[in-house]
Amino acid sequence: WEEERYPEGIKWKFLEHKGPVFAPPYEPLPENVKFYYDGKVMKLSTKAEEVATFFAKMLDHEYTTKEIFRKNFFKDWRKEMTSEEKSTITNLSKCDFTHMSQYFKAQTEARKQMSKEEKQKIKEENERLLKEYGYCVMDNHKERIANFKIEPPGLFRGRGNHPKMGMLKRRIMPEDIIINCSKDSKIPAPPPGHKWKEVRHDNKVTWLVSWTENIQGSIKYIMLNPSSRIKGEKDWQKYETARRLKKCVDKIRNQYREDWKSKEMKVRQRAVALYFIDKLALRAGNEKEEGETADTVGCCSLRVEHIKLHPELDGQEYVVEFDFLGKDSIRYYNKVPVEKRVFKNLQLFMENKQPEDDLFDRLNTSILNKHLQDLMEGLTAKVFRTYNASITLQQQLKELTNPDDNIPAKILSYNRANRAVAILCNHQRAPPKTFEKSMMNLQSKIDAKKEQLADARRELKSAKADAKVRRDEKSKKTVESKKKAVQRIEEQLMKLEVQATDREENKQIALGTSKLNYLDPRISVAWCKKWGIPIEKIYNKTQREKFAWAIDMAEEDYEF
DNA sequence: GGGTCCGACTCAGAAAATTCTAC
DNA sequence: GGTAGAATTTTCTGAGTCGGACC
Repeated sequence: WEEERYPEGIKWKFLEHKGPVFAPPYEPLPENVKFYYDGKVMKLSTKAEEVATFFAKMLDHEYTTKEIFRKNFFKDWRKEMTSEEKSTITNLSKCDFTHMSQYFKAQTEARKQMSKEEKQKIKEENERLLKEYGYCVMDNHKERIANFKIEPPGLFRGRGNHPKMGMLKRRIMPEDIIINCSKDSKIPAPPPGHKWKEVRHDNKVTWLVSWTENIQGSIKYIMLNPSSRIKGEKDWQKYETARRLKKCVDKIRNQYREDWKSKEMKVRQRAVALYFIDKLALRAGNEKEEGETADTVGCCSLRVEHIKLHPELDGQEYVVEFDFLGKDSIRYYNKVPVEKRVFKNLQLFMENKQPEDDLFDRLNTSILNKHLQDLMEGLTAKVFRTYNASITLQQQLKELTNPDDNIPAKILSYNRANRAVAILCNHQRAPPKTFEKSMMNLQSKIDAKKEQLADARRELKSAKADAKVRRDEKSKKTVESKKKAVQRIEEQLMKLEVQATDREENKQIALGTSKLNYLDPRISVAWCKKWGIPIEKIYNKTQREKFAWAIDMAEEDYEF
C-alpha cells in the first residue's frame, strides 16, 4: 500500500460494502418456561419478557447483585412493561428468574452436545455470513471488516463502578443506521420494509456504518480489520512518530527538567505531568463528565487524594506513592522515588487543597498536547507510551537474550521483555479462574518429572558401577544410553520449570495489549530473524496478518 | 487564548469460541 | 481414537485519546 498517496484528509476514492448484519430478532420463550413474581407464575408480554431474559442470562454474574445495576435495570425494564405489568411488578427482589436462567443454561449445554453435523451446519452459515457481509472493497482492495455485526440488545455492562450499569441497551434498527460508501458504488439495501437513517459519501472518514448508542449517546462505528491497508498504514505511522520522538527525547527531557524551576505555575505543572507521562507511561487523562462514567483518572486529571508524598520510605528519598483507578478501572499502584525538585513541586501543588481537588489545577490535556506539538510535530501524550514501550522491549531483548539458549529459553526471554513493557503500561488482568488449579497441575507434573529424573540418575549410577566391574562394550553402551536419558529428562524438566516460571510471573499481567498496540512489530520481527526463531512462536495468525507490513519490511538489523 | 462539545479513531480486558493435549 | 478440560485465539464492546468546530 505504498502505491499512492492521497491529498490531506482523503481516506479513499472508492468504497463499496453490503451494510451491517442485524442482531437476530427476539424469540419468545417456550410456554413451559416460567417467570414468577412474588411466588406466583406470571406470563410476561413479549417486550417485557425479552428484557427479563437479558437479566436472567446474567443471573450468575456478580453484576446482578450490585445495587446500581439492579436499580438501573429495573427502571428500564419497567419502561418496557404493559401498564398492567407495571402495576404488578414493583419490586425486583420479588422477581424470580431462576427458571428462565436454568432454561438458558440447558440451551447452552444442548448446544455443546450437538452432533458434528449440526455444528458443521452452524459453522457453514457463519462462513456464508462472513463471506457476504464481512468484506468490502476499498479502492482496489478487498478488505476484511472488523465488526460487521450490529451489537445485539442487552444490559449495559460498564467497567468498574459505572453509574449506568444495568441500563437497557436498545435494539438497533435500520432506521438508526448511517451508511457511508462512495457514490459510484452499489449502495447496500436496507432489510425489506425498512429504510436507512441516512446514506452519505464522506471519504474523509474510514467508517462504513455508524449509529448512535443510547446509553452514553456516543457514536459507534463499523470499520475495517487491523490487517487492512488503512489501519496498517496508520499503525506504521504511529511507530514512525514514536521513532521521531526517540531522536529528540533527550532535548525534551532537559526542557521539562528546566521547566520544574519555572516561575509560572502552569509551566511547572506541565513539566511535572510530562515527567510522569514519560517516566511512568501514564495516560494523558482527559477530564470526564462527573456521574456519567466510572470515576477514573489519567495524568492530567490526577487528584490530590491519588498520591502520597514520603520524604523517606524504605531507605529511599522523595518517594511518591500513586494509588488511583485508570482506564477500565484498573488500579494503578506504584511507589516511585522521584527527583527532589519534582517532590518539592508536588508539595507546592498540594498546598491548601482538599483531597478531591485536581493535583494539576492549571493543566489539562489540551494545554499539554499543544505544548508537545510545539516541541515536535505530531507529538502528543500517548506517543510517550508508544515510545517507552517499544524502546523498553528493544533494550530488554538485548539484555535478556542469551545466544546460547535454546528456542524455548529464548522465547521465555522474549516473554519477559514483553512482560517488562506490560508492567510499565500497567496492563493487568483478573487472574484466570483456573489459575491455582492449572499451577498445581503443572507442579505435580514437575514433581513427577523430578522423580523420573531421580530414577534415571539411579539407573545411570548402577549402570556405571556395573560397567566398571564388567568392562565390556555392552555395559558401556548402557551407560551411554542412560546418560542420554538423564539428559533428556533434565531438559524436559527445565522446560516445565520455565513454563511454570513464565506462568507464575504472568498471573496478573496481560501481554496482549502491549504486543498489539504498543510494541513496534519490527523489533520483534528483527529479533526473530536474528535468533532464528520462527515468527509463529511470537505472533499467531491474526497477529501476523495485522503486522504483515512489518514482517515484510524489517530485517534482522532493524533498530527502533 | 481557552472552554465545551462532538466525532473519529485507538486501545482495553472479559467472555466466548476454537484448538490443543493428555489421558 | 475419542473426550474432557486446559490453553489459546477470536470476538465483543466499553473506555480512552485527540483534534476541530463553535463560542
